[in-house]
Amino acid sequence: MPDADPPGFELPLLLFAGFRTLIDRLHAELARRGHPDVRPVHGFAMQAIGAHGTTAADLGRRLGVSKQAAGKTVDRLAALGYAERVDDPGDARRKLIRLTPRGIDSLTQSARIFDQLRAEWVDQLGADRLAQLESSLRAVVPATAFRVDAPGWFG
Amino acid sequence: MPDADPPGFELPLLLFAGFRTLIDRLHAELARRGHPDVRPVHGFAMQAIGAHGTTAADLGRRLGVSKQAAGKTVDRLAALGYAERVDDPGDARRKLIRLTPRGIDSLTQSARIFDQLRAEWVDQLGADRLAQLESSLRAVVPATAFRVDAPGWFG
DNA sequence: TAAACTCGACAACGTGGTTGTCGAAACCGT
DNA sequence: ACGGTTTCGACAACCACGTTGTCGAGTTTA
Repeated sequence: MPDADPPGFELPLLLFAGFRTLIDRLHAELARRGHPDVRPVHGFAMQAIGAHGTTAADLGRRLGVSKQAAGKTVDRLAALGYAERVDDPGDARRKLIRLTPRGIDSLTQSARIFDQLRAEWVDQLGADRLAQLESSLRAVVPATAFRVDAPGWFG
Repeated sequence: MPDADPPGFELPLLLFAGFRTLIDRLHAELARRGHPDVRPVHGFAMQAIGAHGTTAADLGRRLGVSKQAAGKTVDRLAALGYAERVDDPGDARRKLIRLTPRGIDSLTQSARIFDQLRAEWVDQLGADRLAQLESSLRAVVPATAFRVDAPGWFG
């Protein structure tokens, strides 16, 4: 046995560092492209709102948080000009939450930037190794962990 | 070209899901072993305190947060019985922050559990693929991202 | 139609972060 | 040795993000 296994605690650190590297670079690039105020949490929330909009209660369900928390997040998104609330003509209780053109733009840019970042990893690792990394992760990650309810789960 | 590349946004999601899976399982197991109240943030902080202790200001520097924030975290760790403050005999300004035996135990258990979890991934992926996953991540992650200052960076 | 449910808003609170201020103690240069 | 600078920890005020509980209004259903 030539080398010992690395200690187990290194694995989560590497995964987190990889995630963090991508997200930090995404937001640095988003800032350069006219979206300096959007934070990682906002990106997750806007992704969950989607191009066609939702309601606050539904957004909460998608993000795995209470409707109140979702409502507060929408407040901040609205204050930044990324989302807006409009009355639902079919149900007077509801307010539809929709992304503004600015919100849509930030999602579009994010998708492009993520593609670029992945291309950089291909340059560094080779397409095969990156594809294998992705397929390995898909194999060990249960489908339930694939949710977009990242925020606040830490504390 | 048989298959197209996966979209770039999948990569951070996979990394995060992997990280989250490990952390969630760690804390589920920690809870079973007598540490139900410790949260991911606390684990990072205790890791930064280390077996020999520190001061609040130094802890803040290690975690990349203000000394005030570090002090508050210590307050909560102390309330949970994982850390304590003792006067520094050599410098009357300082209070040494030390882990209690309970705090040390949670770190020891965490290391064991992480080793077990890594072993499970070896079962699922094979030692070679996991080793390659780790080395790939080491290659793309800059050393600066390897810090333990996870908390709060999201919002 | 009456009961039950759902929506969004509001309030109070916990936790983790920030800045600013402050007094006490330590360090350092003259 | 003494006075200025730095460092430490504490306190206060504030923001972001989450929680539960309550509530009135509107919709659905039995």
